[in-house]
Amino acid sequence: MRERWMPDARRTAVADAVGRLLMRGHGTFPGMREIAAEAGVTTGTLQHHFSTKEEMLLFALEHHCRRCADRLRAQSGEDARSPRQVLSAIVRALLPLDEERAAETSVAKAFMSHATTHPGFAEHYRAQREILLDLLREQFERADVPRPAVAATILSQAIDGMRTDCLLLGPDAVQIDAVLDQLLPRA
Amino acid sequence: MRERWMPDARRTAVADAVGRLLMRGHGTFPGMREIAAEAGVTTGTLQHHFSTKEEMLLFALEHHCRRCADRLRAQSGEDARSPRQVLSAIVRALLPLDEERAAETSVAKAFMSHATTHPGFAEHYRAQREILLDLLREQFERADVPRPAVAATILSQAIDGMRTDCLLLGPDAVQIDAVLDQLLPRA
DNA sequence: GCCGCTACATTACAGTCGTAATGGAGGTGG
DNA sequence: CCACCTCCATTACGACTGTAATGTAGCGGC
Repeated sequence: MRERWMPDARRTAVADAVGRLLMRGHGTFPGMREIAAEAGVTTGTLQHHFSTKEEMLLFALEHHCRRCADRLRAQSGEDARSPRQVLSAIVRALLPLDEERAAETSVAKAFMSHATTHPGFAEHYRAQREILLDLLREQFERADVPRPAVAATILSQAIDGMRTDCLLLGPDAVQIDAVLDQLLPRA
Repeated sequence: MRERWMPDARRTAVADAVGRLLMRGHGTFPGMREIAAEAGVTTGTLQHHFSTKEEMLLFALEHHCRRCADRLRAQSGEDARSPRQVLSAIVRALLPLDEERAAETSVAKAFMSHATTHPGFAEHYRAQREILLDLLREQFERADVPRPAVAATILSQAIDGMRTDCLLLGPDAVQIDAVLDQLLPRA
């Protein structure tokens, strides 16, 4: 081999390239040649590592979802912090406030557009939403909020709206603390 | 003329066709030939009535936004009903629970994907969101909710999440009354 | 030496894309 | 009657799409 690559490192590098392109480009999926150029390879490399474009995009979705879920669980694991602090961290972890999170948000939104037809993508949405709901509900339970499941549902849906607001209107359009104040009794 | 058309009737018919295709098709924008076939015309007709595809899509967006805003204002104008009933009606008017609203939701989501690059689309999002926020805040004020602006923000963002939930997971995934119970003191 | 393998690069191809160009049908004003 | 317009259908074109096919450079085993 010309260079040392651990298994699937090329694939994740390509997935990162897809995320970058989706973030800073138009919301539609980029072409193979564009992805190859961003990843610093050729389309032949893409064809070697992915059987088809769909598989590549699905891998990119899983890649970014895994990164996102890992970050979420890391926030939730900090039991030393108050529920309010954990919830704030979770929300902040999901908002597109830096390049990495903007890429994840763009990826998620782009795939949600295609999920209505492709059932595999919709299942990913369901699974990811389930993870988030559990984490949120856990914190609302810790905070002794009356109906924790409902509060978690509202917050998860509000997060969805905040992500698009933040993406389209800028970071100043979202007021995380005000939202949490409403859903959580002031400590 | 072969047939009697009121001004812009062809354009709105095309816009409806775009909405139908976006609703039942993949989230991405359909091609000119597909749009023409759905509208029962040829691509020549499209080219005659719209200078470019972008203008056509923008017109379709405005068309569906106008329909949606009109329906919203109609719900809000019913002062005989309680704030809770009006809010419930507004939420229901925005969820993709029938074909027309599913088309509007699909159109909105598809354009939101493209709004990150095209500033004209982002401005439409801002304007539409402003309208909705005003209507929601008005009802929260009528209901004497402590921070009506914040409640309106949360609900508008939650509606965004409910729309995607409803679109991807089905109508049973959203609990409108539970959400309103949380944001509105039980009457 | 040689085979086979992985990991690419390059090229070719069939199809689709949006749009420009052309032409024709019918109605209207002079 | 003829020019002129709108409205629309058809065709053509260049750019771009995803992918199949082919070629090649390096390496491990025998």
